[in-house]
Amino acid sequence: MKILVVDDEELIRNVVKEYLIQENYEVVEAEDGIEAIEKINREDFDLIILDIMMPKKDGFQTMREIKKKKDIPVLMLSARSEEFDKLIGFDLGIDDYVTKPFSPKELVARVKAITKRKEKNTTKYQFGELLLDDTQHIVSIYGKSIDLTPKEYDLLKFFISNNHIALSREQLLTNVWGYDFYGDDRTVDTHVKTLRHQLGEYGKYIETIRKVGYKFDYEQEDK
Amino acid sequence: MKILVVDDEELIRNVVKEYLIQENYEVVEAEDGIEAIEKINREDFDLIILDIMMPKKDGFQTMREIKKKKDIPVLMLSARSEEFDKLIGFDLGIDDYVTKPFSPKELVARVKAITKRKEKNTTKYQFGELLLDDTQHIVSIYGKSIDLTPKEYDLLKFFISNNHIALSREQLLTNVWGYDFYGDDRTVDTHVKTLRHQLGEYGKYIETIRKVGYKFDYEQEDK
DNA sequence: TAATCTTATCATAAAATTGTGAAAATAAAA
DNA sequence: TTTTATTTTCACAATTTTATGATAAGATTA
Repeated sequence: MKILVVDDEELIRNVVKEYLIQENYEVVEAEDGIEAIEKINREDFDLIILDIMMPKKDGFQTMREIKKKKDIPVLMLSARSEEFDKLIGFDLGIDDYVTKPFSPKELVARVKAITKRKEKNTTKYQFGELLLDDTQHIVSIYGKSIDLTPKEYDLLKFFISNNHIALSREQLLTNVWGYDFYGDDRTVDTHVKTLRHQLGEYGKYIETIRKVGYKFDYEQEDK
Repeated sequence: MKILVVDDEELIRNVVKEYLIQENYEVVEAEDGIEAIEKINREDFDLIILDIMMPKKDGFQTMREIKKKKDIPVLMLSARSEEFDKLIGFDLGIDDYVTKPFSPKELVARVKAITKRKEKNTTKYQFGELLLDDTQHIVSIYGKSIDLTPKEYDLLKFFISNNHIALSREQLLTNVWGYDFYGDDRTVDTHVKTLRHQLGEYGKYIETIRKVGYKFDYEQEDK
């Protein structure tokens, strides 16, 4: 997990960095918005800690530019809590904020909370012995990888990421095929058929819901 | 969006409730961990705001029990920031926390941040132990799911969403079968029969109203 | 209580929906 | 371009669901 700390005060950067490193985060610093954006263009971060008051470019502007390019969580820092009144309704995707002076421990806890959320959003899904790793673009059952066609893969992924939710053929078509698909509804059926076949014993988890469509339904025992 | 506020101080509950209602959240209160768990077992919430210091069961214990059963986001409240030292490394899924005294605006902003991620259209109806989850397209009684035919499902859904309202056969036909249905009135009777049968002890809540039609009538104890 | 009206039930025919295999169309790779 | 792989469509089979009408049961009223 890599974090970018953007603040013009070196002292603050150092303290924050110190604590984050202790928690095994990788930390990169930037002393103003411009430098931050440069670094973001060059490498990917899992979280950005951003001071509001900065020379050259303030935190809001910086964030706006960042969010245009990449969807990275942002934790805002501010010296005065009144500044946060501005934040309310400011809907550009601040994930959290902390007022100075803050206890380093508090900051770390916040950081953990955010990055943990992101970890959950990993690109891996597991249902029993069925595994879909979207990063590797691989599906396996009992560790044995399954060859899916692109459409089958996309369909499975959509089913999986909507576990328990009944999906109409139309929903499936617009989300898996694209809104501009103008073919037959029944196309879905055929792909469901082949997908079920490919999934073997896991095929049964794609349930038919008459008059509605299909639903992937797998009960996670634990987590 | 429904939020459960758990705190032993009535004053705090009221303030929080006030602000959340202004933001169009539905708020349910509980004054200790035991009551909270009871309510969570009965109904689903999108977020739980949980005080740490409480009689009977403290926030930590409560949360542990909640997380065993349902995956609901938790926002923790605490009077002393030192208490949060405990939180560090406490890895049971706290999504955020706020220290008392907190500004209501701050709290609302946090709540928004959490619920925003979760916003989905979950359409659930609950009458005692009878549950209809339209997203999952599932009907269950005492947690045991009931297999309904499409027509039975639609009919039940219509009845349920018109609780307490007497419906003529014609109304039922036009709304469940479609305005262009031109068959026999008696069709409704047959489906009511099978539906009642499927609902077991809950069948009786579909009442016959002579000369008029039928009415689903279930009195909610709570709220 | 008897007559009359309304609703419940049942078996079965009719209709609708989904599953399937194969062929046709399309896209991707060699 | 040719070959191969993938996607879509189609027709029919299999299955499930729905409609219906006759009759029984129940309720209402004179």
